[in-house]
Amino acid sequence: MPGARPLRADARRNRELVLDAARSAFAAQGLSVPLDEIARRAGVGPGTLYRHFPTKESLIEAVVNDQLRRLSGEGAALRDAADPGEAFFGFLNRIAAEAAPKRDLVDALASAGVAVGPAVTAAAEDLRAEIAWLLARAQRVGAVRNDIGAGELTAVLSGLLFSMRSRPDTDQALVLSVFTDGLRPRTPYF
Amino acid sequence: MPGARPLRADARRNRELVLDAARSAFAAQGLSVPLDEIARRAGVGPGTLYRHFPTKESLIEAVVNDQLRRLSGEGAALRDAADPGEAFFGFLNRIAAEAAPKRDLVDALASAGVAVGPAVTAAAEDLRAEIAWLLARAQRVGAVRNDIGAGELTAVLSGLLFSMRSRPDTDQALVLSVFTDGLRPRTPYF
DNA sequence: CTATAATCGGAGACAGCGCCCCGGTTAGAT
DNA sequence: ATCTAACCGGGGCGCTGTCTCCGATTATAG
Repeated sequence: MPGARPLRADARRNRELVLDAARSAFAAQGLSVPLDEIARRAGVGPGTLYRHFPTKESLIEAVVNDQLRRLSGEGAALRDAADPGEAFFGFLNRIAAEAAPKRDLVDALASAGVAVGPAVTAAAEDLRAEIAWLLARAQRVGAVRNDIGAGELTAVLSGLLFSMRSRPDTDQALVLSVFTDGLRPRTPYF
Repeated sequence: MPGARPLRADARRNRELVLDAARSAFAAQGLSVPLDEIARRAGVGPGTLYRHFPTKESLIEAVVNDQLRRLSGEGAALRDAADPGEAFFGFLNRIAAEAAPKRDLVDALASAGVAVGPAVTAAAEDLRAEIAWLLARAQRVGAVRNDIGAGELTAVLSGLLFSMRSRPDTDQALVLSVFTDGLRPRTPYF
């Protein structure tokens, strides 16, 4: 219902302040950050925060869901890409780059730490399905080892995201390449 | 002081009951399990638990530290193994197998979730150093790609351990092989 | 068997966090 | 300018989890 009632100017402003504060706090410290801290960062009272987002879950949803959906959209757009292998590995790169500085995305996708609501779970599931689709297509042309299934890829992906949480003095591109190389077709080693 | 005073028979028995309960609870649910739950499982009161382990950290230490130390010892024993590559990958396998059913080990090694004391951190650091040693030796003989350093390996290892937390219907050996393959020397792909 | 000292375990203090309510204030329409 | 309805925010409740105290109980020595 878009025309329910236009939000009052200050209410809209405060809502954005809260969302901005939540985005940066969640990204920096993960989903377990207290709501009071977000309210403090936003410069509003806890009561105001609660009015806009009745439960913590709804705030998480507002912050994380569109990030997940945007990624899912990018994945869907790659379904017909010319090179299936490039599409798959490029998408993996994209997700890693997006999630590396955002602990909340890692929490949501890897189901780590904080319990998350059904809406976020569903969005994460959509993203996983998108990856699985690209995986199957890349396997069909021999760009990815074909002995792994969607479940194994999910496990590897959660590990990949988690490893991005490490200290910033590690070369993240190098770490990522370990994962991508491991997913390539197995060649015999002598 | 070993001869301070022999623990009374029932006290020693209860201490073991608590340790057993903590081991299985930590393994099943991770380090964040409440102490009351451990006391309940052990069939003792919370007061009794506290007498033996004044702080949660001390209980975690008692449970996790010797597991870490045992692994470090196994790593040290492999320093002079005939095949450096086999030693490195075998040790990685060993750690993964040990940590797969034990969420507490993952928590401790990957610094995930619960904050852990300095003693456990130090033990984890020792284990990481052992792995780094084996890594360097394996790299010297060309069994492992030599563009990654100890920091990158730590990141990959934390990802590996975390990925072992996934649903049991995934083939963990397959997931592990993705990591090991990714660590092997890079071969050109066409 | 008795005495003594240690252990047991339930009840509760204390802190952190999510969630909620109400008096004062301000935006927006008439 | 005035009025009304919505918003602001500080204080508070309840829950959960760690840690503590103390009366009842039980193991060991003489």
